[in-house]
Amino acid sequence: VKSERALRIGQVAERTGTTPRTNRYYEEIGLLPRAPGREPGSHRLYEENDVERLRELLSLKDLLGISLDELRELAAAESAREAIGHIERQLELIRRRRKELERLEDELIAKRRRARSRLRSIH
Amino acid sequence: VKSERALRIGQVAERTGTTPRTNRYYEEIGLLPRAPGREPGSHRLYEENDVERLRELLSLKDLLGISLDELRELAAAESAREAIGHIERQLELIRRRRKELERLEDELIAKRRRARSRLRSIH
DNA sequence: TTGCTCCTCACGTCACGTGAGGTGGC
DNA sequence: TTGCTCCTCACGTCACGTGAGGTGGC
Repeated sequence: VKSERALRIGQVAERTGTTPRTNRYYEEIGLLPRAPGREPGSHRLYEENDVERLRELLSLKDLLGISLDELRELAAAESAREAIGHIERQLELIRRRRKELERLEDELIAKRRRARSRLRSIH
Repeated sequence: VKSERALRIGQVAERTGTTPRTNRYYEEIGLLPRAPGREPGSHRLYEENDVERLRELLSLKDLLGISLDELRELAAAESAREAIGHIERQLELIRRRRKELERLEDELIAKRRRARSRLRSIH
């Protein structure tokens, strides 16, 4: 018994900024679940649920820069109820990353200031 | 006439968190310059200058998530005196990225709060 | 029936990793 | 001379991209 709001792979890709191929690849390596009753050759069907889950996975991947293997382990562990500890670890990674970005932003601002004063000193 | 403080490729890798292979690959694709007078088969020599430059490239690559091709264009354009405009664009990318991280951090904090209150409601 | 998206191979690509076999400097 | 790091091929790998050829649903 499928939900009414079934999405096709291209719609999922559009909603998550990926491609159908990426979705299939994630299924191949076991990062996304394969629907149990699906006939070989028939269309994959998804729900809003799956879109949400994929979005979370993608943002962890992109923002933390971890491999799909590490991502799979992390997702598996999370569902295994070690949630809080893992959230703490994720938070720490994110905060470290954010500090790097802030440092980079400061450097760029200083660079821009120098570039501008160089320009002014020319006229 | 080389500078006194010459570094070998392994030392550069250590200082930048890469590997010798990565350095050679960046030279292959033209992201790092190849020393002009170097005999084929002889050791590559670097200076602190090169370490600094590589660090900047790596932090742009990792934090912004751009390809080595885009990175090369960006670096080339920068040296071509369009500096300020490009710095603005980099700043914008960084700020967008930082906002994503902040949103993710907020989500995780909310998630942790929910997980904790679930735990408390159990006893 | 016509487009459109979907399907499954299967080979290509990007950014390196990893030996194989050999040479150079403290 | 002995280790260590370096060198150049060249093939392997990860995370997909890109056709080739064919089938399914509004």
